[in-house]
Amino acid sequence: MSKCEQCIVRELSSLKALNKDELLRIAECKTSRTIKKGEPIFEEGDVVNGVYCITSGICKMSKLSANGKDQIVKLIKAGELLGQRSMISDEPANLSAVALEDMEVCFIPKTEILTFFDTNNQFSMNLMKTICGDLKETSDHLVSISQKTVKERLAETLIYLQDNFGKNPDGSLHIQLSREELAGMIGTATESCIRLLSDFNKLGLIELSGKKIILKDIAKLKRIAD
Amino acid sequence: MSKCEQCIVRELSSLKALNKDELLRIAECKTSRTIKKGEPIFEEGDVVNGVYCITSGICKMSKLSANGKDQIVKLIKAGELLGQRSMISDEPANLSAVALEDMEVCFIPKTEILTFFDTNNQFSMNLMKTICGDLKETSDHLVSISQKTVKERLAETLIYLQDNFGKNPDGSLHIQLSREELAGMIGTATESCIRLLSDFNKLGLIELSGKKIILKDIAKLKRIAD
DNA sequence: TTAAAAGAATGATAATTATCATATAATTTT
DNA sequence: AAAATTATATGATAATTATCATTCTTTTAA
Repeated sequence: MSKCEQCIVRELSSLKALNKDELLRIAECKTSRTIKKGEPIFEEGDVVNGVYCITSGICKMSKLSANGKDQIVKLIKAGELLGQRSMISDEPANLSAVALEDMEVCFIPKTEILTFFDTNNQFSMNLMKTICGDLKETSDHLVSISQKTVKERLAETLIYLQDNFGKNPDGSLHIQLSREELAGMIGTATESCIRLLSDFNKLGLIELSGKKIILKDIAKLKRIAD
Repeated sequence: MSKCEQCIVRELSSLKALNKDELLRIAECKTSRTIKKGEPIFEEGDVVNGVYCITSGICKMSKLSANGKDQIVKLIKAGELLGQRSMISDEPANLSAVALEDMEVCFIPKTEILTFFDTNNQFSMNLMKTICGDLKETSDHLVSISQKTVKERLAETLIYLQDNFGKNPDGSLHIQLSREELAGMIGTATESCIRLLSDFNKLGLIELSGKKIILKDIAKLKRIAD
Protein backbone atom coordinates (compact mmCIF):
# COMPACT_ATOMS: atom_id res chain seq x y z
CA MET A 1 0.00 0.00 0.00
CA SER A 2 1.33 3.43 -0.97
CA LYS A 3 2.00 6.01 1.69
CA CYS A 4 -0.13 8.74 0.15
CA GLU A 5 2.81 11.12 0.10
CA GLN A 6 3.16 11.16 -3.68
CA CYS A 7 -0.55 11.00 -4.33
CA ILE A 8 -2.09 13.52 -6.69
CA VAL A 9 -4.97 14.01 -4.27
CA ARG A 10 -2.54 14.98 -1.57
CA GLU A 11 -1.07 17.50 -3.96
CA LEU A 12 -4.29 19.10 -5.15
CA SER A 13 -6.97 18.76 -2.47
CA SER A 14 -7.49 20.03 1.07
CA LEU A 15 -5.27 17.14 2.12
CA LYS A 16 -2.20 19.15 1.10
CA ALA A 17 -2.33 20.62 4.60
CA LEU A 18 -1.61 17.23 6.19
CA ASN A 19 1.86 16.51 7.56
CA LYS A 20 3.79 13.24 7.25
CA ASP A 21 2.34 11.73 10.39
CA GLU A 22 -1.16 12.52 9.34
CA LEU A 23 -0.53 11.05 5.90
CA LEU A 24 0.75 7.87 7.48
CA ARG A 25 -2.42 7.58 9.51
CA ILE A 26 -4.45 7.88 6.33
CA ALA A 27 -2.27 5.34 4.55
CA GLU A 28 -3.06 2.88 7.30
CA CYS A 29 -6.79 3.26 7.37
CA LYS A 30 -7.59 3.90 3.74
CA THR A 31 -9.04 1.31 1.40
CA SER A 32 -8.46 1.40 -2.35
CA ARG A 33 -10.95 0.47 -4.99
CA THR A 34 -11.19 0.29 -8.75
CA ILE A 35 -14.39 1.46 -10.40
CA LYS A 36 -15.23 0.57 -13.97
CA LYS A 37 -16.69 3.07 -16.37
CA GLY A 38 -20.43 3.34 -15.81
CA GLU A 39 -20.33 1.97 -12.28
CA PRO A 40 -21.41 4.04 -9.27
CA ILE A 41 -19.09 4.99 -6.43
CA PHE A 42 -22.16 5.77 -4.39
CA GLU A 43 -25.74 6.61 -5.11
CA GLU A 44 -28.21 9.23 -4.00
CA GLY A 45 -29.46 8.26 -0.56
CA ASP A 46 -26.45 6.11 0.35
CA VAL A 47 -24.85 6.77 3.69
CA VAL A 48 -21.23 7.55 2.87
CA ASN A 49 -19.17 7.36 6.02
CA GLY A 50 -16.12 9.13 4.76
CA VAL A 51 -14.59 10.71 1.68
CA TYR A 52 -13.22 9.29 -1.54
CA CYS A 53 -9.92 10.47 -2.95
CA ILE A 54 -9.97 10.32 -6.75
CA THR A 55 -6.58 8.99 -7.77
CA SER A 56 -7.44 8.64 -11.43
CA GLY A 57 -10.42 8.98 -13.71
CA ILE A 58 -13.44 11.24 -13.92
CA CYS A 59 -16.93 10.88 -12.51
CA LYS A 60 -20.23 12.67 -12.79
CA MET A 61 -22.36 13.74 -9.86
CA SER A 62 -25.99 13.70 -10.79
CA LYS A 63 -29.50 13.60 -9.50
CA LEU A 64 -32.43 11.73 -10.96
CA SER A 65 -35.44 14.01 -11.36
CA ALA A 66 -39.11 13.04 -11.19
CA ASN A 67 -39.39 12.90 -15.01
CA GLY A 68 -36.66 10.26 -15.16
CA LYS A 69 -33.91 12.50 -16.45
CA ASP A 70 -30.50 12.57 -14.86
CA GLN A 71 -29.27 16.10 -14.18
CA ILE A 72 -25.49 16.30 -13.97
CA VAL A 73 -24.63 18.84 -11.30
CA LYS A 74 -20.87 18.53 -11.35
CA LEU A 75 -17.93 16.62 -12.79
CA ILE A 76 -15.05 15.50 -10.61
CA LYS A 77 -11.58 14.51 -11.70
CA ALA A 78 -8.35 13.04 -10.33
CA GLY A 79 -6.93 15.01 -7.42
CA GLU A 80 -10.31 15.91 -5.95
CA LEU A 81 -12.26 14.63 -2.99
CA LEU A 82 -15.73 13.17 -3.17
CA GLY A 83 -18.43 13.01 -0.52
CA GLN A 84 -17.21 15.86 1.67
CA ARG A 85 -20.56 17.60 1.68
CA SER A 86 -22.61 14.72 2.96
CA MET A 87 -19.92 13.75 5.46
CA ILE A 88 -19.95 17.22 7.01
CA SER A 89 -23.74 17.55 6.92
CA ASP A 90 -24.05 14.06 8.35
CA GLU A 91 -26.65 13.21 5.77
CA PRO A 92 -27.10 10.57 3.09
CA ALA A 93 -25.63 11.52 -0.29
CA ASN A 94 -27.70 14.04 -2.18
CA LEU A 95 -26.21 13.08 -5.54
CA SER A 96 -25.02 9.90 -7.22
CA ALA A 97 -21.39 9.60 -8.29
CA VAL A 98 -20.88 7.46 -11.41
CA ALA A 99 -17.58 6.81 -13.21
CA LEU A 100 -17.27 8.27 -16.71
CA GLU A 101 -14.06 6.32 -17.24
CA ASP A 102 -12.26 3.65 -15.24
CA MET A 103 -11.27 5.06 -11.87
CA GLU A 104 -9.01 4.49 -8.92
CA VAL A 105 -10.31 5.79 -5.62
CA CYS A 106 -9.26 5.57 -1.99
CA PHE A 107 -11.77 5.70 0.81
CA ILE A 108 -10.90 7.48 4.06
CA PRO A 109 -13.27 6.95 6.99
CA LYS A 110 -15.10 9.90 8.46
CA THR A 111 -13.60 9.54 11.93
CA GLU A 112 -10.14 10.11 10.52
CA ILE A 113 -11.13 13.19 8.54
CA LEU A 114 -12.98 14.71 11.47
CA THR A 115 -9.90 14.31 13.64
CA PHE A 116 -7.90 16.33 11.15
CA PHE A 117 -10.68 18.85 11.03
CA ASP A 118 -10.37 19.37 14.78
CA THR A 119 -6.61 19.39 15.02
CA ASN A 120 -5.38 20.92 11.80
CA ASN A 121 -6.69 24.41 11.14
CA GLN A 122 -5.14 24.69 7.73
CA PHE A 123 -6.89 21.49 6.69
CA SER A 124 -10.28 22.66 7.90
CA MET A 125 -9.76 26.01 6.19
CA ASN A 126 -8.87 24.25 2.94
CA LEU A 127 -11.92 22.03 3.18
CA MET A 128 -14.07 25.05 3.84
CA LYS A 129 -12.66 26.92 0.87
CA THR A 130 -13.27 23.97 -1.41
CA ILE A 131 -16.88 23.75 -0.38
CA CYS A 132 -17.28 27.52 -0.72
CA GLY A 133 -15.86 27.23 -4.22
CA ASP A 134 -18.38 24.49 -5.01
CA LEU A 135 -21.16 26.71 -3.73
CA LYS A 136 -20.11 29.59 -5.96
CA GLU A 137 -19.86 27.29 -8.97
CA THR A 138 -23.25 25.80 -8.32
CA SER A 139 -24.84 29.26 -7.92
CA ASP A 140 -23.34 30.38 -11.19
CA HIS A 141 -24.47 27.19 -12.86
CA LEU A 142 -27.96 27.83 -11.54
CA VAL A 143 -28.05 31.34 -13.00
CA SER A 144 -26.72 30.04 -16.29
CA ILE A 145 -29.33 27.30 -16.59
CA SER A 146 -32.04 29.69 -15.59
CA GLN A 147 -31.18 32.61 -17.84
CA LYS A 148 -29.38 31.26 -20.87
CA THR A 149 -30.84 29.43 -23.86
CA VAL A 150 -29.96 25.83 -24.56
CA LYS A 151 -27.70 26.95 -27.39
CA GLU A 152 -25.77 29.30 -25.13
CA ARG A 153 -25.44 26.64 -22.48
CA LEU A 154 -24.20 24.07 -24.97
CA ALA A 155 -21.49 26.43 -26.22
CA GLU A 156 -20.56 27.27 -22.64
CA THR A 157 -20.40 23.62 -21.65
CA LEU A 158 -18.25 22.56 -24.59
CA ILE A 159 -15.70 25.22 -23.68
CA TYR A 160 -15.87 24.22 -20.04
CA LEU A 161 -15.19 20.59 -20.93
CA GLN A 162 -12.15 21.46 -23.01
CA ASP A 163 -10.77 23.91 -20.44
CA ASN A 164 -11.18 21.54 -17.52
CA PHE A 165 -10.59 18.10 -18.99
CA GLY A 166 -8.36 18.87 -21.95
CA LYS A 167 -8.23 17.34 -25.39
CA ASN A 168 -6.80 14.23 -27.00
CA PRO A 169 -3.86 14.31 -29.45
CA ASP A 170 -6.38 14.47 -32.32
CA GLY A 171 -7.88 17.63 -30.80
CA SER A 172 -11.12 16.04 -29.61
CA LEU A 173 -12.49 16.56 -26.12
CA HIS A 174 -10.83 14.16 -23.75
CA ILE A 175 -13.90 13.61 -21.64
CA GLN A 176 -16.29 11.10 -23.17
CA LEU A 177 -19.91 11.97 -22.61
CA SER A 178 -22.82 10.37 -24.38
CA ARG A 179 -25.28 12.77 -25.99
CA GLU A 180 -27.68 11.92 -23.20
CA GLU A 181 -25.11 12.88 -20.58
CA LEU A 182 -24.22 16.10 -22.35
CA ALA A 183 -27.93 16.91 -22.46
CA GLY A 184 -28.07 16.12 -18.74
CA MET A 185 -25.30 18.63 -18.11
CA ILE A 186 -26.94 21.50 -19.93
CA GLY A 187 -30.42 20.55 -18.78
CA THR A 188 -32.25 19.77 -21.98
CA ALA A 189 -33.69 16.86 -23.95
CA THR A 190 -31.22 14.53 -25.64
CA GLU A 191 -32.68 15.27 -29.08
CA SER A 192 -32.37 19.02 -28.58
CA CYS A 193 -28.75 18.58 -27.63
CA ILE A 194 -28.04 16.41 -30.69
CA ARG A 195 -29.78 18.88 -32.97
CA LEU A 196 -27.75 21.80 -31.69
CA LEU A 197 -24.52 19.83 -32.02
CA SER A 198 -25.48 19.21 -35.65
CA ASP A 199 -26.10 22.93 -36.11
CA PHE A 200 -22.74 23.81 -34.58
CA ASN A 201 -21.17 21.23 -36.84
CA LYS A 202 -22.79 22.71 -39.96
CA LEU A 203 -21.69 26.18 -38.89
CA GLY A 204 -18.10 24.95 -38.57
CA LEU A 205 -17.93 25.66 -34.84
CA ILE A 206 -17.26 22.05 -34.00
CA GLU A 207 -16.49 18.84 -35.84
CA LEU A 208 -18.24 15.58 -35.07
CA SER A 209 -16.70 12.24 -35.87
CA GLY A 210 -18.48 9.42 -34.15
CA LYS A 211 -18.58 10.11 -30.46
CA LYS A 212 -15.70 12.56 -30.76
CA ILE A 213 -16.24 16.29 -30.60
CA ILE A 214 -13.57 18.69 -31.80
CA LEU A 215 -13.91 22.39 -31.05
CA LYS A 216 -12.96 24.28 -34.21
CA ASP A 217 -13.88 27.90 -33.49
CA ILE A 218 -13.55 28.64 -29.81
CA ALA A 219 -13.86 32.40 -30.28
CA LYS A 220 -17.28 32.02 -31.87
CA LEU A 221 -18.36 29.45 -29.31
CA LYS A 222 -17.41 31.90 -26.58
CA ARG A 223 -19.38 34.63 -28.28
CA ILE A 224 -22.45 32.38 -28.39
CA ALA A 225 -21.97 31.46 -24.75
CA ASP A 226 -21.75 35.20 -23.87
CA MET B 1 -25.00 48.84 22.30
CA SER B 2 -26.50 45.45 23.00
CA LYS B 3 -24.29 42.61 24.12
CA CYS B 4 -25.38 40.15 21.44
CA GLU B 5 -26.35 37.60 24.07
CA GLN B 6 -30.05 37.83 23.45
CA CYS B 7 -29.75 38.27 19.72
CA ILE B 8 -31.76 36.03 17.42
CA VAL B 9 -28.69 35.52 15.24
CA ARG B 10 -26.78 34.21 18.20
CA GLU B 11 -29.62 31.79 18.81
CA LEU B 12 -30.01 30.49 15.27
CA SER B 13 -26.73 30.77 13.41
CA SER B 14 -23.24 29.27 13.71
CA LEU B 15 -22.64 31.92 16.36
CA LYS B 16 -24.54 29.80 18.87
CA ALA B 17 -21.22 28.10 19.53
CA LEU B 18 -19.68 31.30 20.92
CA ASN B 19 -19.23 31.70 24.65
CA LYS B 20 -19.83 34.86 26.70
CA ASP B 21 -16.34 36.21 26.23
CA GLU B 22 -16.49 35.73 22.50
CA LEU B 23 -19.89 37.40 22.36
CA LEU B 24 -18.49 40.36 24.25
CA ARG B 25 -15.71 40.70 21.73
CA ILE B 26 -18.25 40.77 18.94
CA ALA B 27 -20.38 43.29 20.79
CA GLU B 28 -17.38 45.57 20.95
CA CYS B 29 -16.36 45.44 17.32
CA LYS B 30 -19.69 45.12 15.57
CA THR B 31 -21.42 47.97 13.78
CA SER B 32 -25.18 48.12 13.37
CA ARG B 33 -27.02 49.41 10.38
CA THR B 34 -30.58 49.90 9.17
CA ILE B 35 -31.41 49.06 5.57
CA LYS B 36 -34.57 50.27 3.92
CA LYS B 37 -36.67 48.06 1.69
CA GLY B 38 -35.15 47.99 -1.78
CA GLU B 39 -31.69 49.06 -0.68
CA PRO B 40 -28.64 46.83 -1.10
CA ILE B 41 -26.56 45.53 1.79
CA PHE B 42 -23.83 44.78 -0.69
CA GLU B 43 -23.64 44.21 -4.41
CA GLU B 44 -22.07 41.66 -6.71
CA GLY B 45 -18.37 42.44 -6.94
CA ASP B 46 -18.16 44.32 -3.65
CA VAL B 47 -15.41 43.30 -1.30
CA VAL B 48 -17.19 42.38 1.93
CA ASN B 49 -14.68 42.21 4.71
CA GLY B 50 -16.81 40.35 7.21
CA VAL B 51 -20.25 38.93 7.77
CA TYR B 52 -23.63 40.51 8.36
CA CYS B 53 -25.93 39.24 11.09
CA ILE B 54 -29.56 39.69 10.08
CA THR B 55 -31.36 40.90 13.19
CA SER B 56 -34.64 41.58 11.46
CA GLY B 57 -36.07 41.60 7.97
CA ILE B 58 -35.62 39.55 4.82
CA CYS B 59 -33.34 40.00 1.85
CA LYS B 60 -32.85 38.45 -1.54
CA MET B 61 -29.52 37.28 -2.91
CA SER B 62 -29.46 37.61 -6.65
CA LYS B 63 -27.29 37.83 -9.70
CA LEU B 64 -27.81 39.98 -12.75
CA SER B 65 -27.54 37.94 -15.93
CA ALA B 66 -26.36 39.11 -19.35
CA ASN B 67 -29.93 39.56 -20.58
CA GLY B 68 -30.64 42.03 -17.79
CA LYS B 69 -32.76 39.73 -15.64
CA ASP B 70 -32.13 39.33 -11.97
CA GLN B 71 -32.00 35.70 -10.87
CA ILE B 72 -32.81 35.25 -7.21
CA VAL B 73 -30.63 32.45 -5.88
CA LYS B 74 -31.63 32.53 -2.24
CA LEU B 75 -33.68 34.38 0.36
CA ILE B 76 -32.27 35.13 3.79
CA LYS B 77 -34.15 36.00 6.93
CA ALA B 78 -33.59 37.16 10.50
CA GLY B 79 -31.28 34.89 12.46
CA GLU B 80 -29.04 34.10 9.50
CA LEU B 81 -25.59 35.26 8.50
CA LEU B 82 -24.77 36.93 5.21
CA GLY B 83 -21.50 37.04 3.31
CA GLN B 84 -19.88 33.95 4.83
CA ARG B 85 -19.09 32.43 1.46
CA SER B 86 -17.14 35.31 0.04
CA MET B 87 -15.39 35.92 3.36
CA ILE B 88 -14.10 32.34 3.45
CA SER B 89 -13.22 32.25 -0.23
CA ASP B 90 -11.56 35.63 0.11
CA GLU B 91 -13.30 36.84 -3.01
CA PRO B 92 -15.63 39.71 -3.91
CA ALA B 93 -19.31 38.95 -3.43
CA ASN B 94 -20.75 36.70 -6.11
CA LEU B 95 -24.31 37.82 -5.45
CA SER B 96 -26.05 41.04 -4.51
CA ALA B 97 -28.01 41.24 -1.26
CA VAL B 98 -31.03 43.56 -1.41
CA ALA B 99 -33.58 44.15 1.35
CA LEU B 100 -37.13 42.95 0.65
CA GLU B 101 -38.36 44.74 3.77
CA ASP B 102 -36.74 47.12 6.22
CA MET B 103 -33.84 45.40 7.93
CA GLU B 104 -31.57 45.60 10.91
CA VAL B 105 -28.12 44.13 10.40
CA CYS B 106 -24.88 44.01 12.36
CA PHE B 107 -21.53 43.82 10.65
CA ILE B 108 -18.74 41.73 12.19
CA PRO B 109 -15.26 42.17 10.70
CA LYS B 110 -13.55 39.24 9.06
CA THR B 111 -10.57 39.24 11.44
CA GLU B 112 -12.86 38.57 14.37
CA ILE B 113 -14.69 35.73 12.66
CA LEU B 114 -11.48 34.08 11.51
CA THR B 115 -10.16 34.13 15.06
CA PHE B 116 -13.20 32.19 16.20
CA PHE B 117 -12.74 29.86 13.28
CA ASP B 118 -9.25 29.04 14.51
CA THR B 119 -9.99 28.78 18.20
CA ASN B 120 -13.51 27.41 18.43
CA ASN B 121 -14.01 24.08 16.73
CA GLN B 122 -17.70 23.99 17.33
CA PHE B 123 -18.07 27.34 15.61
CA SER B 124 -16.09 26.29 12.56
CA MET B 125 -18.07 23.06 12.38
CA ASN B 126 -21.33 25.01 12.53
CA LEU B 127 -20.18 27.38 9.82
CA MET B 128 -19.16 24.45 7.68
CA LYS B 129 -22.50 22.73 8.16
CA THR B 130 -24.36 25.89 7.21
CA ILE B 131 -22.41 26.24 4.00
CA CYS B 132 -22.85 22.54 3.23
CA GLY B 133 -26.59 23.03 3.74
CA ASP B 134 -26.53 25.95 1.32
CA LEU B 135 -24.69 23.81 -1.21
CA LYS B 136 -27.29 21.06 -0.99
CA GLU B 137 -30.12 23.56 -1.34
CA THR B 138 -28.52 25.20 -4.33
CA SER B 139 -27.91 21.83 -6.03
CA ASP B 140 -31.53 20.88 -5.49
CA HIS B 141 -32.66 24.25 -6.78
CA LEU B 142 -30.51 23.72 -9.85
CA VAL B 143 -32.10 20.35 -10.59
CA SER B 144 -35.54 21.82 -10.05
CA ILE B 145 -34.98 24.73 -12.43
CA SER B 146 -33.44 22.44 -14.96
CA GLN B 147 -36.00 19.67 -14.95
CA LYS B 148 -39.32 21.14 -13.91
CA THR B 149 -41.69 23.26 -15.93
CA VAL B 150 -42.39 26.86 -14.97
CA LYS B 151 -45.78 25.84 -13.62
CA GLU B 152 -44.25 23.20 -11.37
CA ARG B 153 -41.62 25.63 -10.16
CA LEU B 154 -44.19 28.31 -9.40
CA ALA B 155 -46.25 25.90 -7.31
CA GLU B 156 -43.10 24.72 -5.56
CA THR B 157 -41.96 28.26 -4.85
CA LEU B 158 -45.31 29.42 -3.46
CA ILE B 159 -45.26 26.55 -0.98
CA TYR B 160 -41.64 27.26 -0.13
CA LEU B 161 -42.47 30.90 0.59
CA GLN B 162 -45.31 30.02 2.90
CA ASP B 163 -43.36 27.29 4.70
CA ASN B 164 -40.30 29.45 5.24
CA PHE B 165 -41.66 32.94 5.71
CA GLY B 166 -45.15 32.28 7.01
CA LYS B 167 -48.41 34.05 6.37
CA ASN B 168 -50.15 37.19 7.58
CA PRO B 169 -53.29 37.11 9.76
CA ASP B 170 -55.39 37.35 6.58
CA GLY B 171 -53.74 34.19 5.28
CA SER B 172 -51.64 35.86 2.61
CA LEU B 173 -47.94 35.14 2.16
CA HIS B 174 -45.96 37.25 4.57
CA ILE B 175 -43.07 37.83 2.20
CA GLN B 176 -43.79 40.59 -0.30
CA LEU B 177 -42.33 39.89 -3.71
CA SER B 178 -43.19 41.79 -6.85
CA ARG B 179 -44.22 39.68 -9.82
CA GLU B 180 -40.86 40.46 -11.33
CA GLU B 181 -39.06 39.14 -8.26
CA LEU B 182 -41.20 36.03 -8.11
CA ALA B 183 -40.37 35.46 -11.78
CA GLY B 184 -36.70 35.96 -10.88
CA MET B 185 -36.98 33.23 -8.26
CA ILE B 186 -38.48 30.63 -10.55
CA GLY B 187 -36.39 31.69 -13.52
CA THR B 188 -38.95 32.82 -16.04
CA ALA B 189 -40.29 35.97 -17.72
CA THR B 190 -42.43 38.27 -15.60
CA GLU B 191 -45.39 37.90 -17.95
CA SER B 192 -45.23 34.11 -17.82
CA CYS B 193 -45.24 34.25 -14.06
CA ILE B 194 -48.23 36.61 -13.99
CA ARG B 195 -50.11 34.44 -16.45
CA LEU B 196 -49.59 31.30 -14.38
CA LEU B 197 -50.64 33.10 -11.21
CA SER B 198 -53.85 34.05 -13.04
CA ASP B 199 -54.34 30.42 -14.04
CA PHE B 200 -53.81 29.23 -10.47
CA ASN B 201 -56.25 31.89 -9.35
CA LYS B 202 -58.91 30.75 -11.83
CA LEU B 203 -58.39 27.15 -10.76
CA GLY B 204 -58.93 28.13 -7.13
CA LEU B 205 -55.44 27.11 -6.06
CA ILE B 206 -54.59 30.60 -4.90
CA GLU B 207 -56.37 33.89 -4.39
CA LEU B 208 -54.98 37.18 -5.63
CA SER B 209 -55.99 40.47 -4.08
CA GLY B 210 -53.73 43.26 -5.15
CA LYS B 211 -50.16 42.30 -4.33
CA LYS B 212 -51.33 39.71 -1.83
CA ILE B 213 -51.24 36.02 -2.60
CA ILE B 214 -53.24 33.56 -0.53
CA LEU B 215 -52.66 29.84 -0.95
CA LYS B 216 -56.07 28.15 -0.99
CA ASP B 217 -55.33 24.56 -1.99
CA ILE B 218 -51.94 23.50 -0.76
CA ALA B 219 -52.51 19.83 -1.46
CA LYS B 220 -53.14 20.53 -5.16
CA LEU B 221 -50.22 22.95 -5.33
CA LYS B 222 -48.01 20.23 -3.89
CA ARG B 223 -49.30 17.77 -6.43
CA ILE B 224 -48.46 20.20 -9.23
CA ALA B 225 -45.02 20.80 -7.77
CA ASP B 226 -44.43 17.00 -7.61
C1' DT C 1 -19.57 -12.63 -38.34
C1' DT C 2 -23.99 -11.84 -37.77
C1' DA C 3 -27.86 -10.57 -34.91
C1' DA C 4 -29.37 -7.72 -31.40
C1' DA C 5 -29.18 -3.78 -28.76
C1' DA C 6 -27.99 0.77 -27.84
C1' DG C 7 -26.79 5.31 -29.33
C1' DA C 8 -27.07 9.07 -32.59
C1' DA C 9 -29.41 11.71 -36.08
C1' DT C 10 -33.31 13.83 -38.29
C1' DG C 11 -38.21 14.98 -39.47
C1' DA C 12 -42.80 16.27 -38.01
C1' DT C 13 -45.35 18.17 -34.67
C1' DA C 14 -46.93 19.76 -30.17
C1' DA C 15 -46.17 22.08 -25.99
C1' DT C 16 -44.00 25.47 -23.48
C1' DT C 17 -42.21 29.84 -22.83
C1' DA C 18 -40.71 34.54 -24.36
C1' DT C 19 -41.58 38.82 -26.48
C1' DC C 20 -44.04 42.77 -27.89
C1' DA C 21 -48.10 45.51 -27.63
C1' DT C 22 -51.52 47.40 -25.07
C1' DA C 23 -54.81 47.95 -21.33
C1' DT C 24 -55.89 48.41 -16.58
C1' DA C 25 -54.87 49.05 -11.77
C1' DA C 26 -52.10 50.74 -8.10
C1' DT C 27 -48.76 53.78 -6.27
C1' DT C 28 -46.11 57.89 -6.10
C1' DT C 29 -45.25 62.58 -7.09
C1' DT C 30 -46.55 67.16 -7.92
C1' DA D 1 -56.83 65.50 -6.30
C1' DA D 2 -54.79 65.16 -10.74
C1' DA D 3 -50.86 63.73 -13.34
C1' DA D 4 -47.21 60.75 -13.84
C1' DT D 5 -45.00 56.68 -12.97
C1' DT D 6 -44.79 51.97 -12.01
C1' DA D 7 -46.78 47.39 -11.51
C1' DT D 8 -49.99 44.06 -13.00
C1' DA D 9 -52.73 41.87 -16.43
C1' DT D 10 -53.97 40.02 -20.87
C1' DG D 11 -53.94 39.27 -25.98
C1' DA D 12 -51.41 38.07 -30.13
C1' DT D 13 -47.63 36.08 -31.87
C1' DA D 14 -42.98 34.26 -32.35
C1' DA D 15 -39.29 31.60 -30.70
C1' DT D 16 -37.62 27.92 -28.20
C1' DT D 17 -37.73 23.43 -26.62
C1' DA D 18 -39.86 18.77 -25.96
C1' DT D 19 -41.90 14.70 -27.68
C1' DC D 20 -42.76 10.98 -30.71
C1' DA D 21 -41.60 8.45 -34.75
C1' DT D 22 -38.31 6.70 -37.76
C1' DT D 23 -33.85 5.84 -39.81
C1' DC D 24 -29.09 5.25 -39.66
C1' DT D 25 -24.86 4.06 -37.19
C1' DT D 26 -22.10 2.05 -33.78
C1' DT D 27 -21.33 -1.11 -30.19
C1' DT D 28 -22.14 -5.34 -27.84
C1' DA D 29 -23.25 -9.99 -27.48
C1' DA D 30 -24.32 -14.44 -29.26
